[in-house]
Amino acid sequence: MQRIVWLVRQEGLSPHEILAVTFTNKAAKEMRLRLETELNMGLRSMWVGTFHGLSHRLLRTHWQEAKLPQHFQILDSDDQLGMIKRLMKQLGIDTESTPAKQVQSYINGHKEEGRRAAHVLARGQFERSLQEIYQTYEDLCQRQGLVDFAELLLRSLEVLRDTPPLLKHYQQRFSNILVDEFQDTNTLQYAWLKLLRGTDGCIMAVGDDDQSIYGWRGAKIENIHNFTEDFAGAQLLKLEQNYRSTSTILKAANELIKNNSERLGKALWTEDQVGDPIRVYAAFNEQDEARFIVDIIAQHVKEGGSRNDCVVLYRSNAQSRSLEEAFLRQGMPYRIYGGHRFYERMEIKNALGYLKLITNRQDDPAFERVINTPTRGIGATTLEKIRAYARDEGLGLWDASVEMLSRKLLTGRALVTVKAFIELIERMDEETLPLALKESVELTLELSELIDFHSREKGERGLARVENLKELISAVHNYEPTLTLDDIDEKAVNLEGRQALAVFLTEASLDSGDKQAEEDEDAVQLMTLHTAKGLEFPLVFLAGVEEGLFPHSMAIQSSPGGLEEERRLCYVGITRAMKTLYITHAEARRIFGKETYSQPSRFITELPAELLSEVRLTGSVDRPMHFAKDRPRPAAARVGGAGIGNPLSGAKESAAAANLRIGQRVEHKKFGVGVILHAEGEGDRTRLLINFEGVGEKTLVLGFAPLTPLD
DNA sequence: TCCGGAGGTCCCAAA
DNA sequence: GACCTCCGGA
Repeated sequence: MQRIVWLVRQEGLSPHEILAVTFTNKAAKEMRLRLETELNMGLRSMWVGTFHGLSHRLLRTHWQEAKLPQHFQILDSDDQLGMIKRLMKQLGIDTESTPAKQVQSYINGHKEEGRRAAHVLARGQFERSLQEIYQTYEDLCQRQGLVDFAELLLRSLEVLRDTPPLLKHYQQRFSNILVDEFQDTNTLQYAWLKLLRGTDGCIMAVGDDDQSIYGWRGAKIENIHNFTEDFAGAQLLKLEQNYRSTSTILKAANELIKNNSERLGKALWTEDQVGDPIRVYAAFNEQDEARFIVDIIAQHVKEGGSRNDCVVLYRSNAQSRSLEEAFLRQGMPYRIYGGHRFYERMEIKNALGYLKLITNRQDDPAFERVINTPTRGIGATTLEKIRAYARDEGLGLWDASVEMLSRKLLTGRALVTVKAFIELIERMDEETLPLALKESVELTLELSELIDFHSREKGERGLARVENLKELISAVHNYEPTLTLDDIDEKAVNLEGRQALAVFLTEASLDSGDKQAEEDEDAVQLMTLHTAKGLEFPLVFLAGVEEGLFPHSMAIQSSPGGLEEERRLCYVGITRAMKTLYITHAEARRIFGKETYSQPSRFITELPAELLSEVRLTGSVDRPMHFAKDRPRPAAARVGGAGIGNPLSGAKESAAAANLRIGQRVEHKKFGVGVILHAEGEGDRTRLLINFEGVGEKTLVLGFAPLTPLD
């Protein structure tokens, strides 16, 4: 960032000569904005973006050299999976023994290593069948003008490699290349950088091996180690001073990451103050956790802080629900990132499906999606007939339908309905052709009758879908393509008519859709740890820091380096905090609809105890209920006046607690028979320490534990 | 062909 | 708990 400003100001470089690449849209957007402010100039045509975004730009400009149709579209992971499923069915491969998901990651894995189906060395029957699917998938995508995420990178690498004049042009143009989050580059991205940089370009990469958290999508830490060798003249700088966080936070992060064996090795330091200890809160369950967090933030705001200062980080998107509910209930504004992206929502994809089919009739996934949405009487049987014909004749679904109609291969109702569908799309195409982008989208939406269709859906859901469709319209109104006329490339991209539509659709697929909330509202941010990389906040909450969830059991099982990557993820989370860090974990949590109990994460144990301060609830001393025999406890630390004690529901409380006392024998559905040793808290939220026979001591929450008194 | 209920599966992270 | 898929009835 500073480097770019310096290059332009001091070295007199034109922004056109600089290529800056990052990993997330958010980071790219931010960089562009900050540069525009700092340099006080418009940088629309500067190449700042994600690897995927820049690759797309390259392919859109040089579609002919890349052997793509002009209006090629992007296949997102859902569409890709659907495509693989359909193709496997056609090949007669059963998806029970070979899950489509596995095939998907097989294909993406190879692409990320730069291998086409033809390059894969398949050993044995099983791998050969995978390779066959990969090959068929490649052919299908090519024929339909579809490009998946990995393909964007692979294809743009190939087009540069195989078109020397093009390569030379870009190598000369981009005399300076800057890469952020370099530790997350995969083989393909690394090769891409190497190719573009050529022999004498300048390249600067910023990265931190301790923050490598994308191993699962092919990122190679080795790229850092190879960097100085592969890029002659490059040097490695270690940045250890951190100007952001308190020394407590840095110390905790350092101690945590020391548990990893594979590191380049470094220790962060700061001149900042010691700051607050890290607060750890043991919640009863996820609702309690969420409410605790909201309460603390409310307190922070009451003391004059802003909500923008606060972020809640979690390991998996599923955790956002209970948090969201708590924020909603308290009426506290929040903004949530990631998860189900706007453009991945069903109703939006339906609408985009029509638009895709308008620009490209060969797009089978789009065809499949919209042919009977809204329902127009074209059922599974008819569709299967079309698929079979398409397969036999080697055609796309659209062409197959048209041919079947003219050859009178469809009869009765199918004939009428399919004909009507074909005519509908043709009509949309004709009528939108002379229109501007937003009018095209509006008209298509109207002709599709999607709004009507979704509003007939019952319940809240239909309403929400209609809202989203309306939001799509306003999104188009506010839309500005990142891809614009590029005065330096000989081939200027002409953003008119269909091309504008094609660009809108691809950029929608690449967009993370993180602009859902009003931008200027003071709101708490909610996001996954992965999304948070590169950001910083005064007040940070790490939620759900439990064994099994974080580190995630899947991550530990799936790969040998899994645990270390999880630890790096935790390191990333901790270092997001500038001043105050809260770590919360819940004793019980609903996962897949069933109550699950878990221990605090090992990552908490790995932090030096002297940096932590446990947050406990008060109240048990003041109002002992049926637990009067309780031995005196040391006074619990009180969190800065946060209003944790919500009123309890009286009725349920007395019913549940009435028959229980210390020393009481109880029976639990899962743990069997045990004796109550200790109790703490009030009402339903009373925490019971129970020693179960053969199981050991467990802390359970009265309101949630299915306990039956035995005597 | 469409709809609803039953039953199984699943999300660990992102472009 | 939400979603998909399969199945039987209208």
